[in-house]
Formats: sequence, structure tokens, C-alpha cells
Amino acid sequence: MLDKKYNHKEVEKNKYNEWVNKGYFKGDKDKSREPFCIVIPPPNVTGKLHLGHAWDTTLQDIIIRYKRMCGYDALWLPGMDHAAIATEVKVVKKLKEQGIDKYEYGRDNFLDACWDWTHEYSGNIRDQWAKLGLSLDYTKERFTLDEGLSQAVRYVFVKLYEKGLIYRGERIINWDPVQMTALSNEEVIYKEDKGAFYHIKYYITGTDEYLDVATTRPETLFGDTAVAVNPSDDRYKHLIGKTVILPIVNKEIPIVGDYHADPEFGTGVVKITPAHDPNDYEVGMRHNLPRVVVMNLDATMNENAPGYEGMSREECREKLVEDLKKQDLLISIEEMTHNVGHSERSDAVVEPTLSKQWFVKMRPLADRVLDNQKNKDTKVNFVPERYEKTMNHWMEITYDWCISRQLWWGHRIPAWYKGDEVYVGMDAPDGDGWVQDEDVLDTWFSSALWPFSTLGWPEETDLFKRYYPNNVLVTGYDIIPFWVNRMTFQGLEFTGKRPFKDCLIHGLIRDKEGRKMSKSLGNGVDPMDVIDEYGADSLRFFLTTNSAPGTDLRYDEEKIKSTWNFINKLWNASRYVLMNLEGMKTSGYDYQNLSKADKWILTLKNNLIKDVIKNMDSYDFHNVGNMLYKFIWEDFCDNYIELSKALMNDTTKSVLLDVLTTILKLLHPFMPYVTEEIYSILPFKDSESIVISTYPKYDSETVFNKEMEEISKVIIDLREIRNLKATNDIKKSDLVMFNTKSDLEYIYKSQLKITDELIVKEPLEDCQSINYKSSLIDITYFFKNEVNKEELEADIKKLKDSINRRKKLLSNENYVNKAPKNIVDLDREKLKEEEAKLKLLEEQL
RNA sequence: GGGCGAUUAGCUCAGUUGGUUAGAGCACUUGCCUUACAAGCAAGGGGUCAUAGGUUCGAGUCCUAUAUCGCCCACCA
Repeated sequence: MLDKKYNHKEVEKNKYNEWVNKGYFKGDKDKSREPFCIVIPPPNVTGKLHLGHAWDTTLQDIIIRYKRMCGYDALWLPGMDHAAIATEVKVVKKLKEQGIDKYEYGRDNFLDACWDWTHEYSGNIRDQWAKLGLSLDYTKERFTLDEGLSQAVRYVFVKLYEKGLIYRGERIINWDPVQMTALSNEEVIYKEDKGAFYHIKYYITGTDEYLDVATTRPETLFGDTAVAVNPSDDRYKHLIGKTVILPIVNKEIPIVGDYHADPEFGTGVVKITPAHDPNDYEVGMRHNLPRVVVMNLDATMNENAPGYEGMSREECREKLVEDLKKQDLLISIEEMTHNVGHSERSDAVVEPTLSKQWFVKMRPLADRVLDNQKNKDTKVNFVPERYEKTMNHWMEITYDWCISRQLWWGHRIPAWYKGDEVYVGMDAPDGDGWVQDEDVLDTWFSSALWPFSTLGWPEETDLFKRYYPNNVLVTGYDIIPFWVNRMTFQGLEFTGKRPFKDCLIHGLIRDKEGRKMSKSLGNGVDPMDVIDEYGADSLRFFLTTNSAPGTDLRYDEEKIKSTWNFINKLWNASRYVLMNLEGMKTSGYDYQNLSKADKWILTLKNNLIKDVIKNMDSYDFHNVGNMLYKFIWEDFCDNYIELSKALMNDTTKSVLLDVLTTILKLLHPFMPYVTEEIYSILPFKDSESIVISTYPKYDSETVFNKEMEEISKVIIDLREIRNLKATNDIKKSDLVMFNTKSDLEYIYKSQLKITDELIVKEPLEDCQSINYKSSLIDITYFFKNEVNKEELEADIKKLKDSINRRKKLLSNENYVNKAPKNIVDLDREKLKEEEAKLKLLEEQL
């Protein structure tokens, strides 16, 4: 028998390993079943999982458990991401704490340290997955840097290179001077920083007139190779073709006319530094300007800044401003706040720098995605739909993707150099003197292949043929540009198919105040702490049923508590059922003598199954959660269990067990542990574990609409009668006269606690009475208190208003003719009922 | 500047193709230790659905505008 109280720690102990050991989570066991596949978004091996991971993975677990119970060959493939830069940052830091410098340590030693790190942290992550109860098939676990995936990465690189979709070139890229690597635009976070506009005098050659040039980065002045004005700007257009003297450097540079200069902005004059600004780079291309790099890779000034060489950007800025002042070349310093790019990982201020890097040519790949999204049979179906626009928008504005990183931890670029020769291939070329590119690829380059590389691609493996495209991918909206986009174009390019049919998008977890959870705010919540206190089942149900798809979720401990209470309710209801089942004679369901109450709950159960399936299929788990909550607490516990107490026989017991079993199965994808615990002690069931049991089906044989309506009316009657008793302060001992249809009498008597001693046959004199009458019952209570006249009058007024409203509606010809008939009929019926009720109330007054 | 959202009860949120008098949890009021559960039971109070127009027999839901808030992208020389 179950304990009196639900104990999540006891319940969640020892179940997961058994599930894994028995192979319940293994996919590809039964080829006769229809395949269904999800690949996990691989978490970074940098640390521990946060609430966002818990949410993301629970959603997937719900889907995969549901599909498994529905009879699919369900495969949920786990894995992790080497997370190139993120991991490298952590390992460098760890080594530094031990007094070890990355470069002195050397590439091979450093990579060993990264692998050690990976093994340690991947173990932690697996432990966390287990705590969450995720039904992952560990026999197929992959890692983005394992041999097979590395093969796929090289293959893709080589093929794209051969097609001209990967190239190496000098471009302005985002340079992280702390990590000393290039970054993609997505890895740059813009933040408001305090800065200033420095207005500097650029004297027009041979005159004592100057142009007022404003800049936020004066130290880039050494790289200026022109100043630009707008050719339509009357103030300056006569100067185009002349030159100015670059301050400090005293070099002559041209004044060019270019539409990039905005006459409305600042002074309308802009200095052009082609090697340190993407726009200036474009201007430089148009006007054939030289490109002068003025900084080293660690953002110190180089030999092109004579007199400032070796200084940091910041030192140089300070000294330069001083020097400008001394030479009377500084007009003013205008303080302002502006957006400055920071490295996502190191937080260093990103330096746009001219650099030779590898790029993916995006336009053709992006166009293919946009085309494919127009075909409803082959497109990626976003849920909610609006996120398709996010992907499409990115594909429309796309720019070439910088994929090389000056790191060691990652897929080394399969390019070899010998003098001016370049060789790109799966393996090193023959012959001496070839040196492989030192750099590695952006970590997203390998994760972009995840839906197919994990299945053995580029080999035509059985797994790949069976499970590709994946059925659904689940991730947060913040990952669309990094990952969803890239999987989609790589999938289309290399497999000719979308990587997954559906893409279920969820939001971000926020704290109680609605702020994003972050390390710097210290408002993060560790899912393992929540599990410790409330159990994984509570956490899972809270996470997946408290927001509409695609919207953010506030973490609210009160709601987790309320979920715990819900599970405790389920626990106690199960306890009640099991207690009553003890003396049950049959070994199967006995439906010989179904009462109306039995028929009522069976019908509700069937309707529930139908609605739940519909919403499970459309990923509307919040609806499923609400429907289950209401059915279990209200219909089953508050009503059916109470009714069952008045008529307990083998049929009732069968129905109790049937409904409980259904509830457990419907809840199982959300709450795997507690449902397994209760299921395991049911007297008979269809499988040894609920994990591999069959999902409930709608059964039209046990749908009884007539009885359902009748009992629903009884329940309404009961509430109204209790209400009358409460508002009129009717005591337990007050006498009552009543009349019901005979087979429902026991319900009214038991639920209203009317014993035979309280029943009278004739109206009593000398006391107040109050009557309630419906199509099923006519009941009068006799009592000594005053009738609450005010409340009665208020009820009458309410009723009259409603009757008037309805009469008006029904006299509207347009409404009667145009609205659907069943709705109009319903109104007519309601009207009749209300009029009858009004008559009764008026009699009482 | 471009795009995407949001605005519903004191708080956090649902509300499928327009269709009875808009729902839930928490909080609140009143009464109950009723043998599954007091972390519970019973009954209840609380909303001109941001604002203004429009379409419609009928609008929280569709359209237009406005306001406030949020996110993404671009720009900020």
C-alpha cells in the first residue's frame, strides 16, 4: 500500500537505471514499427545544465515517451558539443590557475587537457540527464568531435570548397583580442558603453582651413587612408579630389565623395579606415584606397602607429588625445553612450580587423532555404509558425559566415599550404613541405550537421536511411540564427532534404521578476536543487505546462509547489483506489453493471483521451496539462471518487482502476517517476513497466452521452443546493423534503448527507423553507433562520438581466437566421430554464 | 531605422477556425479535523480583455490607428 504522503525522493530512487538496463529507451529494436526520431540539441561540455536545458529536454522526453507508447520505434539520440571557444576559454583558465600557459604547453598537451575536461563534464551532464528522467538511447550517443563526426565535417568542408561555397579571403572580421580569434557576427554581443565623440581637425592641404572629423575610436586614425563626404552635400562637395593632412602622422590623404557619408549625421565628414571598419572597407574598395592595419592581434598598436607602438588600444587613445590637444588639433570631446561589440565568451571589446579567414558563401545556400520554405510538403514546419519568419529574415539578410577560429580545440581546417599552393582534402596531401592550417572551425560548423552526422552520414547507413529527416527538433528561439538556420541549409545542401519535419520552439526561462537568468545577476536556479526539493516530476510538469508554445516562462517556486500538491493529490487518489481494490474478485475489468456515475466518468475519460491526443500531436502541452489537472482533481477526485463511495461494487472498482490507469498513462510522459511507481503496484496491467505500456485509445463502446449529461446535471444541482444551504445557514440537522428519479436518489442523499431521519413527507409549518427544483430533483429544506432576502433579490435581478439579454438576442432575426442552429437552440433551451428558475425564486421571496 | 511579439482577475498565465454570462494556479472571504488527501474539502468574491475606430447578427479573438513594454536585426563614422 502507498504511504499516506507522496515522497518524491523515495519515488524517484532506483528507477532510471532499471529503465536503461532493461533497454526501454533503445531505438531501432523493432523494424516493423514506424520510426520516430529526435536528436538532442547537444549541450556544451563546459559545465552543468541549467533550467533552460531542463525545459528543452523535458519537452523532447514528453514527445518521445508519448510516441513510444503510441507504438512508434522511438529513437532519442543523445550527444554533446565540444563547444570550441567556450571550452577553450574554460581550459585556458583552468591551466592558468595551475600556472600553465597555453602556448608554452603546446597544442598536443593542450588538446589532452581539453579531452580530460570533456570526459569529466560529460559525465556530469549524463548524471543530470538521468536525474531528469530523460529516455535517451545511450547506445547511440555521439560527440561533435568524435571520429565519425569529424569525418563528416571534413567531407562537408571539402565539398563546399570544391563547389566554391567555401573560400579563403581577407575581409573585415570581428576580432577577439583576448581569445585572439576571429568571431562570427552572431558571437558578437552589442552592449551600451560609455564613450565619446572626439572631434579632430583634419587640415585641408595648403590652407589653414580644416574639416571637423568626429570619431569614437581615435586610435584608428593611423589607419586612415581618406576622409569621405557625401557628393550631394553642398558644404563639402567642392573639396572632393583635394587632400587633407592626417593629424600626428602628417600624411596627405584624399577627400573622396561617397554616399556612405551621411550629411545628416555628425559633421557630415567621416574618416575612412578600411582595415578597421566594415563600412570603411567597402568605401576603400570603391575608391581603391590602401588598407593599413594598425594593431597587433592582441590589440596593441603596431609599427604603423609610430610613437605609439606596443601601447594597448586604451593607452594609445589616451596618449593620442593628449598629443592632439598639445598640437591644437582637438576640437572637442562629446561624451555619449553607444553600442559596442563584445565577444560573447571573453567579453572583450571586439576589434573589427582586416584578416585572412575562411568563409562560407551564404547567398546560394540561403536562397535554397527560402525556396524550400515555399513548398509546404518539404519545408521545416515551425511551431509556433511565426518563427519561420525569424529564419527567413536571417536568410534574406545573410552575409558570408566566417568559420575559421584561431583556436586549438575543434575540427582543424582540412587545408594544407606549401608556398602559394593550397590543398583542401579529406587527408593530408602526398609530398613534403605541406603545412596544415593552424586554425579550427567554428563549433556551429559541426553542429550544423548534427541531425544527419549523428546517424552515420556521409555513409548511407541503415540508421541514416531510417531516421532522416528527424521528426522534430526542439530548441529555444535564441538558437535559431546560430543553429536551426545552419542545420537547414546544410541539410538541404547535403541530403537534399530538410533536416527535420517540425521545429518546436520554446522561449527563455526568466526569474520571478521577469529578468533573464544569468550568472552576472546571480539569479540562476540549478534544476538539480529543484529536483532535490520537489522532485523531477514536479519540475517537469511545471516547465512544460505553464506557458504557451514559443513564449518565455517565469520560474515561480509557488507554481512548483502547487504542482507537487497536484502529484500528492494523484498519489492519494491512487491510494484510495488501491485500498478499495484489495477485495476485488475479478482479474479483469467488469463492466456488467455500469451505474450512471460509471458511465459519466467513462465518457469524460474518453473525451479526455481524444482531446489529449489532439493536443499532444500539436505540441500544445499546456493544454494537455490543464485538461489532465482538471480531469484528475475535479472530475475524478472531487466528483467520481465521492460518488463511488456511495456505491462500491466490482464494477465500480473496475472503473476506478480503468480511469486511474488511463490517468497514469496520460501523465506518464510528463511525470515518468510517480506514474511508474503507482503503475507498478496496480493489480493488472498491460506491461511490466508504464514506459513500454500502450497509450490510451478513445473507445466509442464506453461513451454514454445521455448518462453523461444527466450526471453533469446532478453535479450542478449539488453545487446549487450546497450554495443555498450555505447562504441560508442551513444546519446539518435541518429537515428536508425531496423527490428525485429513483436511481439517482442515493447520489443526492449521500452527497448532501441526507439521512432517513431528516426526511419528512409533508411540508412543515412554523418555519422558513427554501426550495430548489430542477429536472431531476425537487428539494425543500425547512429551517428556523431568516431567508436572506438581499441575496435572493440579487439573484433575481441577475437572472432577469440574463433573460432579457437572451430574449433580445433571440428576437434578432439576423442572429436567428445566420448563427448556427445548435447555438440558437442552446439559447432557447437556456431561456426556458432561466424562466423556470426565476419563477421559483420569486415564489420564495 | 527594419522585423517579431506582448498588453486579459491583486500576482503569474491560458483562451485553437469569431459563437452561451471570458478560465486556471497562487492570493483573498466564509464554513468544515467528512475514515484517499487540512499540502485537504465545500461554497463564494474579484475582469468596461491597453485605448479609439471599423468589419460582423455576434469581437478577447479579424482589420486600421494610437499608447506602453519586450525581443531580434541593422546603424551609431
